[in-house]
Amino acid sequence: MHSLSFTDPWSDSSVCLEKELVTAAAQAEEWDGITNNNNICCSSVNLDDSLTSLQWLQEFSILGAYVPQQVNQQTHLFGQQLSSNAPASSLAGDPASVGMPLSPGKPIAAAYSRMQSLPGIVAHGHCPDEVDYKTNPHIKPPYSYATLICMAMQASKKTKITLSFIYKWITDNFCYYRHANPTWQNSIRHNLSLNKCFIKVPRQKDEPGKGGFWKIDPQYAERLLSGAYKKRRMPPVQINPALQNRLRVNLQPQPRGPCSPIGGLCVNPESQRLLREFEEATGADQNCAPHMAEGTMLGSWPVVRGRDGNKRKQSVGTRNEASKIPRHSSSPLLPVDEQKEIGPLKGDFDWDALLDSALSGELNLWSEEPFSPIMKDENLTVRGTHISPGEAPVGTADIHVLVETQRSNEVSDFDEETLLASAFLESPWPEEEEQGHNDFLSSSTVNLDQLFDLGESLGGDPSLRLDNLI
DNA sequence: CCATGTTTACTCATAT
DNA sequence: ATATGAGTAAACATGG
Repeated sequence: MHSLSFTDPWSDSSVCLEKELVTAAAQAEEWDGITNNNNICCSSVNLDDSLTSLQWLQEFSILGAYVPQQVNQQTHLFGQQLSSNAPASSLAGDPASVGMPLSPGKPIAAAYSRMQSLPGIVAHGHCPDEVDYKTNPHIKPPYSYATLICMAMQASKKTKITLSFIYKWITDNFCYYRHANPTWQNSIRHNLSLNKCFIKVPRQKDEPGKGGFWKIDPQYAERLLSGAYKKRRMPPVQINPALQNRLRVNLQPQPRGPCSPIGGLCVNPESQRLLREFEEATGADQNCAPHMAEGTMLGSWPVVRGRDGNKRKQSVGTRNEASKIPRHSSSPLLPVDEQKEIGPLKGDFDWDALLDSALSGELNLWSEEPFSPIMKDENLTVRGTHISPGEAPVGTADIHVLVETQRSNEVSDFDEETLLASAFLESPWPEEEEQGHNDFLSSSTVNLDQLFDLGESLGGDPSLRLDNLI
């Protein structure tokens, strides 16, 4: 069986969770209480940009997600079981409770090390690193909420999911949110309501449960690939304030008790552990070649800008709400019956199957159906990646990558999300498939072989080689 | 009561 | 400088 390693954010917390998500998806089918609902509201006509941000999808990056680690080592892609180290339970490896250093061989995400400064902890240098967002509670995943929502939708393999599923998926797959102030859920709801690309699908009368379902407006999904959306800014890396404080507190000189010096400080073992944990998370303890920081897309992230540092108000989260944060796989976010049905999100992304499909040519970026004129008739250039669907044989994806000869800002901004969008869209949504590919998301699949070619094209750039990160 | 959903207001970062 | 996007906070309504 094959496996693949990626530098993409998806890779750690999500990509490596493929199986988990697939499982969850299958379970979500029943869990959502969805039978074969008519997807109402699926033909939003208004394509007004305002309040519609699918830039995240455009910026999804398969560059990070799919580019093979090395051209000459493509076969290695299939020889490494990167997800083998992934915790069986997303919470099992929760370093917020138990120190959990990153495993060198496990799937990891590109750490967009725009780290907030932690005086006394991380003096300087936020080298691009690798962060396992699934287990790293310190660093906020560099995804917009819209992205997270879509990830959840993708993971569910369904076109519509419930809010509680979104909550659960995020908390299960992004450790940060398990410990973060739960107000992020408010932001999720806010995003769902405000963002036009998300469509609310009311429950059927005979459908039990609370709240409706949410889906992506396929028109926006199309549009995002047309490059119509502007680049969104990426949030600065945010460290879980609670854990950050924990670090600070623990790094106070210990008047007595066992201690050992770290950087002139006398800290207790717990502090040392936390420090190591933090450094592992941030890469502060790793040698980071300057070229990595400058030349790679990982290093293109803006440097620390402690946005949280000048917060205007005291977070509501200082209240007892933090205690509501689910810390068990049995999520309180879900009604008991729903939890029972969905079960824990376990395992990893089934890249094996995905790659098998790719190798067998099952996966196509573009449907054979003339669903998307954009994809059929236009050359798509997504921030340096030029895709010419017209050149693609029918039923196959033919992705032509204009090899980057210079790393302009645009290129450096060519973050993972851009191409991951394709990856995201790649996975068919069974429900829609059965319905005749009437949904863009379901009709968009990608031939991974071609993606490997893409990686080959980029093979000349060491910074883009995943093997550097393995 | 609580989860869900809507809306408004605001700040900040980035693009133009 | 301005527009836009993203995130945050909060108030409020609704329904199970």
